[in-house]
Amino acid sequence: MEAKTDDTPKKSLNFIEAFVEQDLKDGKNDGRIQTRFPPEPNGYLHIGHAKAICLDFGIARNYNGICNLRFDDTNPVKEDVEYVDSIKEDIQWLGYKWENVYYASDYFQQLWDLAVELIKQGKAYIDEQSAEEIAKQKGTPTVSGIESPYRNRPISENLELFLKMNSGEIAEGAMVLRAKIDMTSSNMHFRDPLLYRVITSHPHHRTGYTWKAYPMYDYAHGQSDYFEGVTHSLCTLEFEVHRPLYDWFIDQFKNSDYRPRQIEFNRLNLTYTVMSKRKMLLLVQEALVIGWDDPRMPTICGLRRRGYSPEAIHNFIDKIGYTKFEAQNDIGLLEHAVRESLNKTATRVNAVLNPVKLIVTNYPADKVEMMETINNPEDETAGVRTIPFSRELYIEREDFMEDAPKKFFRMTPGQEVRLKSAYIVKCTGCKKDEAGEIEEIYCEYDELTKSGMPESGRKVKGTLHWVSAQHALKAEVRLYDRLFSIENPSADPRDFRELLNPDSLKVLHNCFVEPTLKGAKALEQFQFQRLGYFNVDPETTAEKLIFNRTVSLKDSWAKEQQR
RNA sequence: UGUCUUAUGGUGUAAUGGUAGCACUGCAGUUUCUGGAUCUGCCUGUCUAGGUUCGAAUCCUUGUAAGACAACCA
Repeated sequence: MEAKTDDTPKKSLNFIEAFVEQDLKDGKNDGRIQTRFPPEPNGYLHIGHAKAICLDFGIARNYNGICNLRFDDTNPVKEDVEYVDSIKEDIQWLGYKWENVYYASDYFQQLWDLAVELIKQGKAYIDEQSAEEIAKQKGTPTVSGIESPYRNRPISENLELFLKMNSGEIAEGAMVLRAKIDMTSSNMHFRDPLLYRVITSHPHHRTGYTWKAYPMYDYAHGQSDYFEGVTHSLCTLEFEVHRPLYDWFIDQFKNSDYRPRQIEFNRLNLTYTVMSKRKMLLLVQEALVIGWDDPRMPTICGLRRRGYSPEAIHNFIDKIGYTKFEAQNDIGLLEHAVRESLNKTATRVNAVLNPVKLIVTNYPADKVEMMETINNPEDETAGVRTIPFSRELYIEREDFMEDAPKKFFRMTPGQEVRLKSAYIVKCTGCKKDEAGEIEEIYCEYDELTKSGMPESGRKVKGTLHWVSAQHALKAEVRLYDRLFSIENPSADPRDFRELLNPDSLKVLHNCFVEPTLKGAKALEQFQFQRLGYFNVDPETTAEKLIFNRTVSLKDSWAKEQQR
């Protein structure tokens, strides 16, 4: 009988980890595990990439392997160094270190040599038809294609033309190199796929104008894996149909027992947002958002600016898992993950977003008391600080009601509430302007109920946050909501730009925060007591404090009100 | 009228032929100097029809539904 030495239940493996363990058990590739994260440097990384990053780097870490960063830079028309730098920054921010940085462009010569080999074996040919003609001959998924008239060109001619494709003698678009496989295959990718095309109009971000013939994805990606020694090439579901071709190329060139294995998993879809680079680019280009790092964007830099922690993103990705089912993940789960993370780490501070003056009428006008308050009740090591209390305060307008329903536990005439970390006060009335708008609220404090004193234990239903009017700092606060107003914008027949949530950003200019926030640093995270998690926007200056709302606190009163 | 893939509560995900569990959401309560957090309980599920088996979410067949594939993109 097998003795179980470990009584902690084994965490169930996802199907990819199960494959990896089986491959290890079977002794494949000498027990080596190597993955890669292969972004194209043509845009910023988003949370969907984070899912892939966590898998690629996570598998390598868990199984004693390595993970490289490889830029799949085979299309100079779209790619730029700007993106290379941001991609590196985002991966590091997520907490991962790559073993090496590689570029598909590092392999242009090797790829070229192998293509020449393929031509010599009669397995590739130069086609000089137009893109339209080639597309027409490809057939459709249900109708097989027909062969190109150039398909049986002599090898020597193919070789000669291939050289010309790269020398500048052949105009962009005039010729391509195609593999000679099977125009009748039920898999479209086998119908003589394109291997190389000519691009002369754009310099490559690393090789300039050195190359004019550029390899295409199916050929370059798989062979790059092979050159590097990748054992598990993890990608999203849409590449499933490409796998037979991936394997076909490996079969053409492999010369040992080693072979990389492509495994596909489900991409990340989030409700109320879009995850397509193309759509994100349009939002940026048409100034529908401020930029790639707009806090409403699902980009890594957007989430970072919004106040998300790397931990929150990891927690979220752990929760959604990896399967082969095309799922729609509730953005509420992401929001839960960030609350869970920030709850443990964010310092609690007082900020009043929609201020109204509260005057403690029996408190001396010239008196100021420094009140001690806890930085984070979830973290004993976070310590305490002091905040000033005085006769004139600001509280939230929503925390006062003249005629309040029974379940309203806040400021209303005749009712006692606690001012957090200060005194219990009783509301005595308010002053309104001609329009009926509340101008000032009045209350009286009970000296014996100062926080920490025995009388402060008295039961009151509500606790309010506040700031001292003369000490508070003015701040701008940006409130964000979901970028789109409908759950699945991608499934909607309308143009996605018509589906944007018009209220996704609300800027409040007249907010007050407690004085300890003076000098707060960019991206620093706080909990504005009773309101939500906020961080310091990088646009903050010495003169102007700007905060972003990461996510609100759960609000059961708001729910109650909706009934 | 093709190929490949998928289907477990509202959402996501486990159970690897042996008691359908977890998280989020929702609801009810507990507790609280945050209507937060905590803690407790509850609601809700194996796409259909057959078959194999002592036993099927799991294996097989069929049907249904959904997704991917027809870029000189990756």
